[in-house]
Amino acid sequence: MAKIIMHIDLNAFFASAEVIKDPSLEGKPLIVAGTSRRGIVSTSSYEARKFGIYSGMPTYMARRLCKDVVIKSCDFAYYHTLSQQFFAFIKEITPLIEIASVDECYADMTEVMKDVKDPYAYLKNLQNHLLEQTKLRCSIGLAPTKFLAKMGSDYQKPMGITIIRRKDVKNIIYPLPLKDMYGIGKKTYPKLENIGIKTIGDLMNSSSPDVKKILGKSYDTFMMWGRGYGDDQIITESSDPKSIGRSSTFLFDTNDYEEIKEKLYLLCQDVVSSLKKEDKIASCVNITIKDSSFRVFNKSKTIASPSEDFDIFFQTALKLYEDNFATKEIRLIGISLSSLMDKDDFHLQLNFFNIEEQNKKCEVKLLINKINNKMGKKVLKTAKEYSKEKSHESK
DNA sequence: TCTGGGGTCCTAGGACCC
DNA sequence: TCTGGGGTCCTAGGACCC
Repeated sequence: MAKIIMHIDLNAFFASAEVIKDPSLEGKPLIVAGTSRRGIVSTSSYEARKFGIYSGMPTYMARRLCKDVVIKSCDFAYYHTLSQQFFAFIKEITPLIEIASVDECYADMTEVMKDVKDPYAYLKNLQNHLLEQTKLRCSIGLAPTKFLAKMGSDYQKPMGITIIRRKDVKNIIYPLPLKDMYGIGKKTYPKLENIGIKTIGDLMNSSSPDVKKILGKSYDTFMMWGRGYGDDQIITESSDPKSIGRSSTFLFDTNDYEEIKEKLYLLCQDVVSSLKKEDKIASCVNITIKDSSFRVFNKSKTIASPSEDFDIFFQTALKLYEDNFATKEIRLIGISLSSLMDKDDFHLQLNFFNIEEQNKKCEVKLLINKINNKMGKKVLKTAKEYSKEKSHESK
């Protein structure tokens, strides 16, 4: 039986959060953005969007589009607190929620919606309650899969509610421009557009082998999504991080060794502090370099054994930089640690390994004794036979 | 005044082992 | 002589999302 999946997305979250903090900002064109010469817009309020200001736009350009725009810098700790309130609110409806990012989550509403006569009214009520309790606006999608629910919450903003049943897919989803499809990004959609695929419906109805070539293995997933099937599993527990990294853009491109080394040092300190907070150790060090023409390079090195040692990470990263990019004019440098494992697990394994080692040493001694004993009887056993015998004894 | 920073997942080639 | 094939790890790069 089809599940009922809800996706909720907070509208212009960072900007709304700033309005909650300072209500005098209500109704003003407002952006949360970096203020340095290379800053970009993180979120724009709906008033700012009327001036053509969108996420990802350089801050100076936003200023140019609207000279009165209010600029707030990012206060992530505060947004995190608000975000927790939002998730707590949803958890009161159902514990089956999957946090997708700071401002969105999925929930399995199959049980909750079972006896609901008017789903739209139910969701409208939910939306209004969230607004009353947290002052946060949201958009909601309700559908049989996560993909469709996500597309639904994107369909109408702000304060939209979109219910998509399988039979509605062709009416609601197919006419949408291809670039609105979740999973199709700015690299893939021009390629598809080039061969005449302009809407999601075009993609679904195309039998061109070029489409398969462009999408690769994801092709099957996209086709399933477009037919109204696919992932409907809500993962309630948050998964362990797979990598921990920091990166930073220089105010001006540089090839100054000391300046780059200093930056790398600070980033590495930050990364190690996060690593320790997570009680992890890492065995792979990766550096990212972005050059003046925006090309991105990654270099990585697996270290001899998992570690949490700042010096090892820093020296490894510095050597990666020196060996590959010395004298190159760069825009950004980043360091990240991957192949992470729990510190406790590692020590457990290490102890186990030591015990194994000690056992082996003991066994060798025993073996020698036994051989010596049996020499008199002129019986020499191979170590292999001995261990076989030993495993029989232990059974 | 062109374009941040945190991630995840996938692909593909080469090395190395059995 | 001439040279298999599967599995796993490492490394590099690309695409996407928020």
